[in-house]
Amino acid sequence: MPVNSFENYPMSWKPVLPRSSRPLYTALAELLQRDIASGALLPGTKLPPQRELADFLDINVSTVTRAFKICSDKGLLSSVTGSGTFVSYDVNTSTLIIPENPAAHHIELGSMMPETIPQADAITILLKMLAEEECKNLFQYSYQEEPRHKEAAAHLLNRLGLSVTDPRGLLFANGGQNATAAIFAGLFHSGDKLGVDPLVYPGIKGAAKLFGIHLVPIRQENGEMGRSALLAACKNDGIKGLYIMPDYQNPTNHIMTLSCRRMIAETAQERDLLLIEDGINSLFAANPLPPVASLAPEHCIFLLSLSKTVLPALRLAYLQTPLRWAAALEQALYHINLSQSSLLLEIASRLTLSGRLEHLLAERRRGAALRNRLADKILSGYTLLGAPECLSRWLLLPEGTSGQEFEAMSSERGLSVYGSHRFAVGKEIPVPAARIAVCAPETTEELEQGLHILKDLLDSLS
Amino acid sequence: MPVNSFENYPMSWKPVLPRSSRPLYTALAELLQRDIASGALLPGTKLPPQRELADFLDINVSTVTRAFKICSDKGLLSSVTGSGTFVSYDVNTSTLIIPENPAAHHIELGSMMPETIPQADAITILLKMLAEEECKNLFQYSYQEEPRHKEAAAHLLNRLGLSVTDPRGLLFANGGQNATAAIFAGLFHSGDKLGVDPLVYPGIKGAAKLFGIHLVPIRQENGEMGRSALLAACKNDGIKGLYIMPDYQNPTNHIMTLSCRRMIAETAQERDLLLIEDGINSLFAANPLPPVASLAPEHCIFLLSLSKTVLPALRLAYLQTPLRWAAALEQALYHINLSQSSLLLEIASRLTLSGRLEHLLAERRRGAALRNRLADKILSGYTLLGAPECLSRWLLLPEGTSGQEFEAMSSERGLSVYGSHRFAVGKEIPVPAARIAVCAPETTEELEQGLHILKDLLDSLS
DNA sequence: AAATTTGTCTATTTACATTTC
DNA sequence: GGAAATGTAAATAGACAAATT
Repeated sequence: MPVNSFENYPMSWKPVLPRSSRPLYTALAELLQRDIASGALLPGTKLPPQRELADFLDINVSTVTRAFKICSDKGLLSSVTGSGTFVSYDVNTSTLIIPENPAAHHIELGSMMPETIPQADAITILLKMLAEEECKNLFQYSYQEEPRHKEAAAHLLNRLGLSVTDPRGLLFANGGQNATAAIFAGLFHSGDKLGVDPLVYPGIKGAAKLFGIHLVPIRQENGEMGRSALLAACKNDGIKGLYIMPDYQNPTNHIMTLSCRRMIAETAQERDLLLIEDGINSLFAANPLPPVASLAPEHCIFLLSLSKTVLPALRLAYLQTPLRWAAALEQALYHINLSQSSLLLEIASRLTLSGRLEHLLAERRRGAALRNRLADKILSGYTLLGAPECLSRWLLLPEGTSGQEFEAMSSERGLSVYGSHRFAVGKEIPVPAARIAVCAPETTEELEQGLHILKDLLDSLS
Repeated sequence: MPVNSFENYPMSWKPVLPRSSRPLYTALAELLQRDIASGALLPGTKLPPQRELADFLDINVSTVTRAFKICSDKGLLSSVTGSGTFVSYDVNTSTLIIPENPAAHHIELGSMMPETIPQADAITILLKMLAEEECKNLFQYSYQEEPRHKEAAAHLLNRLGLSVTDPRGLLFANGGQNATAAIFAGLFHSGDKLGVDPLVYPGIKGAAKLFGIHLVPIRQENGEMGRSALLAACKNDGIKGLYIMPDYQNPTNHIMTLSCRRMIAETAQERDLLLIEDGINSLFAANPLPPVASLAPEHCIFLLSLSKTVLPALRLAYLQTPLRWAAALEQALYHINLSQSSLLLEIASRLTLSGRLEHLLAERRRGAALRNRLADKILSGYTLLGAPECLSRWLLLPEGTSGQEFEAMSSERGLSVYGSHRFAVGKEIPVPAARIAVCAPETTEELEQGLHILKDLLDSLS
């Protein structure tokens, strides 16, 4: 029996365990899950200490721990030894980032789509391929890895400042998300911890949840990961690695400084971290800083997706991994995908090796610059982070309006944008901000229209 | 201290725990893993009972259980309450089924490739697409699911005897392996059990291992799953579902009888099982039997991959799922793939809706029939299971030669085939047999050459 | 058919590490 | 800076269930 009566001590959660034959820990976990889903427990709520709950329910602490662990693994809770257990901030936020139904006639400024236009080169190449005699294997399996494809991959990676030393470290995935999923499946275990920026691409949050990986936000100094916070995460949370996007971080568009890149590379070597460097935007940079993978090549897997910078339909990402992880990663990719499409691989390789990819990139940069000039002009006076070559901008909101509220208000006005809550990790309340995908609308007219709606909305808030 | 001295009682495994600060259970698990990898513990070996080991090591039984569980999850062990723990039969067999390096000049009769030729229709369609005005979205993201693609999927599923009642139950994956991975990631948890035939497609074994799912072989009656064995697996192993391939099962090519289909459908409904029906070969059947999914539509996810029957490079599989699993499955697919390639989706839909797919199928059937006639003729006198429309045949070997040995002997003679050990699940020694992929060689001449080598080898064995 | 063997699961004990105050 | 609060992980005890003999 519980020793004390708790009626005088307010507890944030007083579950009533059903008298059932079910195991205590599953019953408790389900209660917790239900109460979070129903809204009875709001994001940020501090749960009672495990010992107090155990006492209240007259069960053992470890039984509570076990129930909490189940919910933690699902991303519902985040706990810190010494401070307590909290309901995660982003539990009820979808990580599916898909454009609104076009029938709704929303102006799409949410989803990270590149401009639709620049694809003439791809079509030319495809036509040429189909006219060739040897095209008979274009629709066959792509098992026999033609060295040409690895050459193309190496070429692009070199262009970004990586040195490809061994082709066995080069692998293919069906896009960046697919590459991340394979890394999680093949190199991580459920329950492993991965350090990330406090605001990250929602796809990572979703993939981490799917594979039971805990994201640990690393506190920032000057807008990027801080050394002391990173060391603390290694020591206290036992993070296995880091996910980083040094070039044009999604969603803030921050370009990581060289000193921070060096710091991360050194820390990874000291603490034997597994770095996942997402170079999805790196091809946009005219003069990119050295990737972290070049500073810590034995500790970093570099992802180069062609979806955002080249063509989404290629569904292709190149991976470069240190050899010690190559076998496990190759297996995971094989068991998730079996193979790549020979047709798409071939288009990508020809685009790269023919040099037409550079023209396409230049076109993308031109298009983005035009759109970003529009955004800067129309929203002048507001803080719009990001460079002219970015697919999206990060709009800081006037105090008093959360990202979530702003997203809702925009939606009422026929505009899709994504509030900062969608990118937030852990229990912290995110800064009020929203991501504006300037390249997503089909036409610049539509973009202009959307930006004016945004401006009016912002004006009305301040 | 241990009560007895064990020196007089032979134990199959006498590990020596290192004096380390590491947790006991991890240390023990690693020892076990090393001894299996090194060959000190051979497949099939029965390990000492957990209590005996615990006593010997002077630790608790549960600590041994925990160590064993780690290895079990990796597929190294299989244990049965009451009988003991055994080293799995297939631990050291790769589940990567990839053709030999072509430089080795092997004749490829191992990998399940369809014939290379029939793709003229696809090229015609692709050329037409590229000539159209509206082709501007072909290289863009495919988020806006054009209803046309779901129409095409529904058309093919209907053709196989399924009734598509709700388009929300229709989903897309990057091929059959990718669909399976998404089902495992989204609907299963690590440690869940899945019933399968005693011999299965190695891709399933690999994916199951990747996601920590235990495969439970269901004993057969008359060459297919038996009711009593299935019930036993439900009751004793607590299997969550079944993976089945009723049409031309890989590798045995067995076509499941209608009564067995009914039995599985009924059992799934009684025991609330999650059925995964792989229809990868179903389009080959001229008059297919009703799929299990049509008999138990609320309990069955049907997979229709286009890789083997249509074109491998399309990397496309259609999934039909009961609505209760649709959301979780869609999320898993999203977080693993983000999206499909619009280009490939479009080719597939046009092939289907234009009716050209039927021509292509007919061509595949013709080609397969020709190759299978060759095989039947050259290997007459030997048991070669499978129908004329199959991509591969299942060769029963003379007694005394295991599949593994036969695979090695073939390889010495410049021939790739896959022995039955690659398909075996659990601790049973597989029947001596090998899979002969008659459609894999580029030319029929090469096939003929390969078959003659096989015949000579077989003759020399009997 | 009953007793025994054997694996599995839940809940607990205990030690420990970090944060907070 | 030390004590208290708080979460975590390992090892254990004991009940249970299936298979064997």
